[in-house]
Amino acid sequence: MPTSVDFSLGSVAVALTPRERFAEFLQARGKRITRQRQAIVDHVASRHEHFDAEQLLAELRQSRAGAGASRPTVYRTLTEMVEAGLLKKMVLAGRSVYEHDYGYPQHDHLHCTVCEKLIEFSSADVEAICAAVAARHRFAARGHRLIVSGICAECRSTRSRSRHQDRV
Amino acid sequence: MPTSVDFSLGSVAVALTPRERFAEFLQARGKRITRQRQAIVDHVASRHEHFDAEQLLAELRQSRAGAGASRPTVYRTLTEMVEAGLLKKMVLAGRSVYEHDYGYPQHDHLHCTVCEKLIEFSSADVEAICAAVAARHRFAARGHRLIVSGICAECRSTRSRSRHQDRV
DNA sequence: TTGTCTGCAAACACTTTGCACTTTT
DNA sequence: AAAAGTGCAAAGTGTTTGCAGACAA
Repeated sequence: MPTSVDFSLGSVAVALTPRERFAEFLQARGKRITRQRQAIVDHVASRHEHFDAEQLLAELRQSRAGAGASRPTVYRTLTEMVEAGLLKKMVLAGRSVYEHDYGYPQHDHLHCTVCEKLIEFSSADVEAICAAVAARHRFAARGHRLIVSGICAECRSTRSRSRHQDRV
Repeated sequence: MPTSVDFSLGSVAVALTPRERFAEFLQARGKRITRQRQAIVDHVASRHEHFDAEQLLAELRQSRAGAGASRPTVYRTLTEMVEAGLLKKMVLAGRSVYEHDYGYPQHDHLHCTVCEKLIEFSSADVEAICAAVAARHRFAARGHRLIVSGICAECRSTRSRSRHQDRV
């Protein structure tokens, strides 16, 4: 799992930090750059794992004062970040899970149904297949999601009982 | 989209009707074959499209008297049918969508985000990729789900407004 | 100032559960 | 008769919304 994306990597393309990109998005829509939205983008940008709304909410509350946001605001902002192309949303076992999508290579997941962990992988072949199938159906593909579910190596080696990995 | 699965196709393998298979499953678990469970399997077996719990509930209520079941029972029975291998469950935009899984070939979907329609397709390549990736991660794959989202041919040709296809 | 945003509480959609009564076995 | 199933109403989740006050621009 990539630990960080270098936004000042020399070239021009992805020169904006997530925070800047979000600000740009907001301005373009006449939306405002508030303390809460900043806190959320920054916090999300600082972590590179998958997370859900409640998790994020809790983390924001734990961090130093002033950096928090209410539940509705967290949900609203996550939606905006998806629209801004910063995050990607995925529905798993009832709840929505988010992951970085800005400056991140396309990838898919192995989903362990025991510990709920997500393992990333990428395959150019999957891309090709999707494109081919879409074309065949005159379908305008916007993206795809491939999730292989099963049991991860750790959970397999554990003699049942006890889900030893916190979720996501 | 297949319109029907022939359960008496000559060979031996898939010789049971969904109803029979479900009865077998229930008996094996010491569960009972009730009027409601029968009504539900039969109704589900008679349709071959994707559906969700509320839809099924409504349809059961419309059919001739006596064939209905309460909401909790519908939910409980759908869960059992998934366990029995008759149905496959998929979470889409908040609700759970079910599709046949018994005597049905493995397939994936194109999901139109405008009219919510699901178009089936199958690809042996996808299978192969999943198997390879799983092996590489020492992951015990139980199955996969590939959903290509985008806009279907009909919706593309319609000048925006009006989602002209009832969902699923 | 003006119009957007926030937070609260309430509303939501979907799904599950506790429990007394009904049914299958 | 015994055990499991059903339906009702109520409780849960996760997420969204109406609105008055707070706040960027």
